[in-house]
Amino acid sequence: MTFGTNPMNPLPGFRDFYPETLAVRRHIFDKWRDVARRYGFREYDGPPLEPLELYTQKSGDEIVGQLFNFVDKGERAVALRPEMTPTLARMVGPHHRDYKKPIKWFAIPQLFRYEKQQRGRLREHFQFNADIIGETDVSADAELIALAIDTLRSFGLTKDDFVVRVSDRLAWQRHLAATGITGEQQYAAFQAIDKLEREPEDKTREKLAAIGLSPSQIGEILDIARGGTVAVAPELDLVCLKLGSLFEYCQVDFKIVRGLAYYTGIVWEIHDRKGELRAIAGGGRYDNLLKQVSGVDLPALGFGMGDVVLGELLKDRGLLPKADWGLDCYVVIADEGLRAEALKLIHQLRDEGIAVDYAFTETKVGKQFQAASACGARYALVIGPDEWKSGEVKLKNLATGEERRLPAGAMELKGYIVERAIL
RNA sequence: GUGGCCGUAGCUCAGCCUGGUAGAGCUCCAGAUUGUGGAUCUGGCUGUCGCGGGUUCAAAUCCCGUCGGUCACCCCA
Repeated sequence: MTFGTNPMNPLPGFRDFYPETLAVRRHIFDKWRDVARRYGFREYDGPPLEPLELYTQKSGDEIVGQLFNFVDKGERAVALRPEMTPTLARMVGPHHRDYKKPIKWFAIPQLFRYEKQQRGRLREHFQFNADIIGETDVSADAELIALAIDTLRSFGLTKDDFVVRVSDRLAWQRHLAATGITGEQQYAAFQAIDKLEREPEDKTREKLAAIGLSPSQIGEILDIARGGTVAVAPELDLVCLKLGSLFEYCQVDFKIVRGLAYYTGIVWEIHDRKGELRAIAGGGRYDNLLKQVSGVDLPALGFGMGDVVLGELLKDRGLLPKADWGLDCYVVIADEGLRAEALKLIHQLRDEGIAVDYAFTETKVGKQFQAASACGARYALVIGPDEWKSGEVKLKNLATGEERRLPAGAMELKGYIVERAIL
């Protein structure tokens, strides 16, 4: 209640979901869940609020600046979760014996960061997370990439819309280690490589020089990043091989190293082909994280795909479905004297699982039809004296305009409305 | 956190430069149309002109601050 925050607006970076936008969100979630199910992943979830230390112990204190954190009434330092992986690592550790390996789990958490918002980046978003735990073989890396590709394909996106850029930190590590760069310096080198696309080359050279690399070593690194290959990258080669025909969605790109410190092997990002948006998805292998978080030494890998950038891409490509009530039938009460009977039939139809709506008060027939089409009902069911006398009603297909008199029984009408047998 | 641009009806915006206490289109509501819809026509409702302060006889308009939005930087999901 301090500075002019208008309670009539959502907080900065937070979204209200009106029916139209919630429909978009549900469409995205439905696809995510469906593809994950087809790949044999099980859904899990954890608390949106976590101890602050869950994030600081791994990433250092500088991450606090990005966290939505505060002190609760019990004097606990807490943070809204900025990512799901630490929670997953904590959950799996103590209970991993309850599950056969590999563990394949997914979640759709709402994640939070305290940052100034801009396009594709809010203070809150939903992210599809899929992880595989307990598998060292690169087949798992390939499977995860395949899952991400199929997820995007299920929305109607094609290889003209997006590209998976695959890289390997292990290969980079070997290369850097050969030139004497390890530990902290290695991570600094990754940070410099990660920014290659957004910074002038001179600045990258400067950063690498500061780590202690010679001009020729820097030249080597830049060559690799620009499209060359690291001599020793068998894991990456194998992943590409195992992707089979799906490799046409991919390209090897050593500029990708991912910002997070905990990645250890294959890493990848998915970008839109036009390069207009932020990364659509990103992931990789983090074989040491579980041990660090939970003490249990299990290899793991995973990826995240946010709803914001994906939603923008789908909107740009015209791939979002029209918002729909899902209403089957709008009952038009043509004579107010029949309201009681109409109501009875309406409830019988609803008992049969049919989605039915109607006007609460006496309304002109024209208005009722208007309401019927406005809410996207597939059928209008007219209840009027003419038909009712002979125990009938009139069913109209609002798309085609066809009409038919039918017996006024819920079961008979169900046959026409649900199975769309006719009309 | 830093910088550029922006903030007028539910929505998109005009008006601001050259101060004289608000407009259009769409949406919404009603009627034309007392048993048939998505069209058309007519009428109607809605604004503390983001908020606070200053200059002025007078501020949507000029000045300052602030909040919010947006883009870029930083950083990354």
